[in-house]
Amino acid sequence: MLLAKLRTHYSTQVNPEEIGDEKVSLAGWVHEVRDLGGICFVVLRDREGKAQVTLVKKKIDRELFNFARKLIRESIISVTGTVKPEEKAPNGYELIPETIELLNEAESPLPMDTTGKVDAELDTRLDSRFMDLRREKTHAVFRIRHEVLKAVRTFLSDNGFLETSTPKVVATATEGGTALFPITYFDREAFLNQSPQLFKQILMSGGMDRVFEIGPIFRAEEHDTRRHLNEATSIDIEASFMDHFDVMEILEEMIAFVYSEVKKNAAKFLENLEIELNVPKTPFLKLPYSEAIEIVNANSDEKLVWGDDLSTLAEHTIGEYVFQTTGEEHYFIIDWPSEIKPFYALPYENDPEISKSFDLMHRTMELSSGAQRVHQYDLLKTRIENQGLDPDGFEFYLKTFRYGMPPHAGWGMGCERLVMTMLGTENIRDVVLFPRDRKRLSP
RNA sequence: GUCCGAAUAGUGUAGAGGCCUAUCAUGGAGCCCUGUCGAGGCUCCGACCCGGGUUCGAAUCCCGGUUCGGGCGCCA
Repeated sequence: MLLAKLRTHYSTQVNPEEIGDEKVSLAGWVHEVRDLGGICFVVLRDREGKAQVTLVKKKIDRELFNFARKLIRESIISVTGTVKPEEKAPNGYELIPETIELLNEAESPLPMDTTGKVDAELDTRLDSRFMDLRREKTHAVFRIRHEVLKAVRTFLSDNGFLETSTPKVVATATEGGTALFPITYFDREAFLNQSPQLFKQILMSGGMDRVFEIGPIFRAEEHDTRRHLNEATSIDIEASFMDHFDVMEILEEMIAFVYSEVKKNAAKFLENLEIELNVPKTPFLKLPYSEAIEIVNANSDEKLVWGDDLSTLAEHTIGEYVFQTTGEEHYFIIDWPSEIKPFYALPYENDPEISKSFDLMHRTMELSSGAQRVHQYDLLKTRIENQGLDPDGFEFYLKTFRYGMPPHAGWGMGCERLVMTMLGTENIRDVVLFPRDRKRLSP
């Protein structure tokens, strides 16, 4: 790894036996200063961990000793010195400093505690997210998120998917259902995209065959829950010559792969969060919509009729039922009524009341939805009209269905929800660096 | 949007009309201390969201506002 002059090693890279008498430089934050009188410990924290800098009054320059014991917490320092094995110190060594350079002093008092001694509320933490990120538990969440995205990229790339980027500034709504953020695009009205749906389908006509995208989506819904964001990260795929069962298999195998990769590569961070991760077993249960509403009617006070969408309570009822009967947290609900799915979901030819669509559910919430898509121009145009949308606004999309559009299928999944359900996080904002919700626009 | 709840030092909290000159922890300032690792000991510092009202008396009760949290809705 490339490191610079101010820092020759991360705190976790120092092995006293290998280093010998060689000088090392560590750089980071003053995590704590423990002044015992004749001996003083400065705990330096960097991204990877902590290191103990030990100063014995009698053995060290008096000026350096007094300087060290007066360091203000969370200031930035670079320490150069020699390494001594010490079982009691973090990572099995302590650093005997020759120089301590104060690169930037922190103000005091701090806006919140970084050591884990005193809790802070989520709102306080988000107001000072930079400082919250210095806490071990918060850092762990984003290291795991990194592993999740890395595993997604690896899995999809290895299965022939090409990573793409599509516009976030668009002229038309994707599905009509959700509210959009309007913006000014020079002298025209435009919107922030709610989903890459139309563009990834266009890429199927373009012969890209299998694509994925990991990118932001924007929804202007004024929702106020622990599981919604107005700016979220969507993991989307689209694949030609596949049906909904094919892409469900990709999805379930990907989830299992992501879990096992996180378990393998982020063990330390799972431990920080006190999480024992269970890799879900594949294939996942595929529960037809019609059976799902029967489960709701039999196991709760809610009475649903065929054609109703599932309420939050209904999702919980089904999630608990599936978990109690199978022991698994992930399952699909398949064969949804065509009417409550978007225009691009393909109805069954022999039973057009239901569509080749699915939702991937976690015990606690919906994670993903997908379908085999309508690839026939006439049917697609009719379905757009039937949903009260104007086909003229979709011409850039519809056009691609007239000149050789293969049958295709795909899904989109909320990245935050994947991380959230994996970690059992109570609030989705916990797994976003700088969440955008109904109330928060800064930082 | 709607219903419920909350707001006390930098942070997290105790508090049920007079016990509040407001508790505890953490933190900050200072002193003591040579093996700490959530170090320990002593001293000090620092707060009742805003505006009205009830009352002899309000952190506490009432009304309005603001902000935050949660359920539902909308949505993924």
